[in-house]
This record gives sequence, C-alpha cells and structure tokens, in this order.
Amino acid sequence: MTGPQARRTAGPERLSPVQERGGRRKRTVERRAEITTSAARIFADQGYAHVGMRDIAEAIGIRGASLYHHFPSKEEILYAICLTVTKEPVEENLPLLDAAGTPTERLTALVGAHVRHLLRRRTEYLVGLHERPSLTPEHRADIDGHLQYYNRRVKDVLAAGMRSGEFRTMNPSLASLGILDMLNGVSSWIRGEADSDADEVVDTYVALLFAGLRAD
Amino acid sequence: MTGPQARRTAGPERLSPVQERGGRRKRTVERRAEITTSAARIFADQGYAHVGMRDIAEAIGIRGASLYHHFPSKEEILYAICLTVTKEPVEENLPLLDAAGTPTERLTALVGAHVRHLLRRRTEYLVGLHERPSLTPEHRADIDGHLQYYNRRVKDVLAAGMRSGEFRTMNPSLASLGILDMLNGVSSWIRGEADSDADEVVDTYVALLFAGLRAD
DNA sequence: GTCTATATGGAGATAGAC
DNA sequence: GTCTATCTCCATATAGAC
Repeated sequence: MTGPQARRTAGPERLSPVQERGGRRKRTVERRAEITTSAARIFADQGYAHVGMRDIAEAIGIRGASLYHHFPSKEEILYAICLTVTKEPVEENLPLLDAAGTPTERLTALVGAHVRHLLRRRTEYLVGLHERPSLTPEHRADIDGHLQYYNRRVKDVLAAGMRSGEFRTMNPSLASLGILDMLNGVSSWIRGEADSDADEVVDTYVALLFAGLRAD
Repeated sequence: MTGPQARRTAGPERLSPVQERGGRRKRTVERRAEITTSAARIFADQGYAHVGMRDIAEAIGIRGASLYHHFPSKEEILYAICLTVTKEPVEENLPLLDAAGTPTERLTALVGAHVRHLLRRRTEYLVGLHERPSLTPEHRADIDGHLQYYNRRVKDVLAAGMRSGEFRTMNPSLASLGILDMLNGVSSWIRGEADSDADEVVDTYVALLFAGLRAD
C-alpha cells in the first residue's frame, strides 16, 4: 500500500511444486485440496464467519499462520470452495446438454449428473450455495456468473422442448429456477455419498419433474 | 452464574408496553419489529456473522448498546427472524391442509400460501433458511422442529393422494423435500413483494409439480 | 429507552526464524 | 512448509448516567 509497487505483482512466486522425494512436508497442491476439503466441512457445520483460521489449521494438524503459505486470506479459501460447486458443474455437467438426444433425454442426464456431483461435493455445496455474501464483490460476481450460466443453459433446453411440443408450455425461466433449487436443496438433507444413494433421489425427482404428481 | 438464582427467572420483566401518549421513545413492541426487520435486511446482504450490533443499531438510528434493552443478545435477534419463517408458516399455511378438498386442491392452496408468505417475508426467509448454524443448539433444535413438522405435513398429504390413486406413486418423503426446496428457493431470486408478483411463480410451479414437464 | 464509556476477548494477518 | 510470537483491530456485551 505504501510502496511504489503492488506486492502481488512483483514476480513469479516460485512455489516449488515438489519437495525432495518422500519429503515429510506435503506438496503444495495436496495441501490446498486438504485445506479446502477440511474448511468446507467446518464452514458447513459452524458457518463461515464463526470459523477461525486456527480452527481450519488445527483440523489438519498445522498452525494458523501456516495457512497463509497456501492461501492469501480466509476469503480465498471460501472462493476455492465456491468454484468447485459452480465452475466444476459447468464444465462437467453441461456437456450433457450438448449431446445427442431429445430434450427429455438430455435433461434427464443432467439431473442425474447434477445430483451425483452434488453428492460427491456435498459439504462444498452446503457452503458454496449459502456463504456467497461473504465473498469479495469480484469473487461474488464470478461465482454468480457461473450459476447464472448454468441456469441459462437449463432454461434453454426447457425452451427447446417447449418449442418442439415435447414439453408443456410454461415460463421456462421460472421452471429452470425451480428445478435447480429443487436439485441443489438435496445438499442440505442427503445422507451418504455413494452414487447408489443418489439413485433413489434421481428416480423420484425425474418422475416428479417430467410426469408430475397427478396420476395418469 | 455465580449467584444463587438464575437471572432470567427472578420474576416478571415488567416491560411497560406503552410509554405516555405520543412519547418520543418508541414502544418496545414496535422497536422489536423494527430491529428484526432491519437486521434481516442487513444479515441477508452481508451474512449474519459479519454484521455487528452497531450496524443493526445505526440502521434504525440508535446506538449499539441500546439494542440490549430489546434483545439480550445478537443471537436472539436471529432466533426471532428464524421464527417468522418457520413457526409462522406452520400456523398460517398448514391449516389449509386440514380444509375440505382433495389432496390436489389442498396442496395447491398450500403452494400459493407458501409463496405469498415467502414474498411478504422475503429477507427473513433468506436469513432464516441459511443462518441456522449460528443459532444456539436449543434454538436450532426448536427451529428445525418447526421445519420438520411442516415437511411431515406435506409428506402426509402427498401420501394420502398416492393412496387414493390421485397422485402417482413415488417416494413421498423425497417428493416433499424436493417440493419444499423448490418453494423456499424462490426467496433467493424473486423480485417485488406484491401478491401479484407471486402469481406467475405459483402458476408455473403448480403446473410443473402437478402436470410435469411432459406434454400430454 | 437511549446514551457514553469501557471491559474483555477474539479474529485475521504479518515478521522472521528454522 | 511450518513454526512462534505478535500486531492491530473490531466484536459482543456490560455499567451506570440521564
């Protein structure tokens, strides 16, 4: 702040990616994943702001100050968690909407993939969907952008199905919001983390969304 | 803690409900409502734990210390907010499930009432549904109890409709969770607060839930 | 019912040795 | 890559006057 140069732009940070073989110190990449995973668990239980850097550090057996070797701030840990539940689904799930098949087939595939991804990253979803107000405005805008893009892609497949006469005509924007809220809500009550635990949820939700409650 | 008597059980608190007529000081009841409403707005924007008692106080033009005349702690403000989105819906919406009519009619009425209540208490829903981890264990258990009761009543009407053949057979527990997640999610994106703003959402959700996406 | 003043504790973050 | 030690700030909550 007082010096002539911004400190983060001074040069490459030279994080040697690997220590000498078999070293007792963890590689940086491993540590980052360990930190975000552990932090997500604690954030989910106690809420982001109530958790201290010391809490996160002690959960993985190091001191609070050591975290700053891996993340420049507590908010950057939260940002990393949020990315795994917003950017990752965009990259992993949305391609299913570009595959061959009817809107029904493509949306069914997306629902299944979404729930299974959510189950693998359950705690991250709990944190990422609820703690966005604690992000910096820049990070918040980035995260919200991924969420909005995902929502828009779902809306588009709904609108395509309505145009082709395969889906009932309704407001596609509201329908996509409702469907995604329903899917994401799973994170707050699901137990277990195997794909088999997701199957019953997916079966019920697919029946509910495509056929509705009303019996034929 | 050190004295022989618990301080809160010593006797009636004698909150004089009204000051002399036209007083410049606000009546206690009004102030409580003003505080919870204002606090909900700020909690929703910035997250419960990032907001200080000073922030809440200054938003209504008083000093931080004065809040403690109305609430014994910051957590009690949050608890009051949570009650309006859990206990109040139980009292105001669930009677619709006891009224005359088919499961379809009763559930349709509940969906409409739920969204309209949510719209009136939008910021409170945002806070109450996300900040439960910040409650004390006792308050948390109370709030979760209301939510679970509400969910159980929805599940029961679904199960009744399935038994009568009116609804398609599916897992009623998962379906009720999905439906309520879809409804509550509205709080995070809806704009406006008139009942008319709710109508389009209700129409879309009722069509989606009862008839499904698939065209007849 | 609201104020000023303050006690008290805890947080995020930094410095520099190893 | 992790440590110890510490800076600095800000939070909740209390005491007691008006």
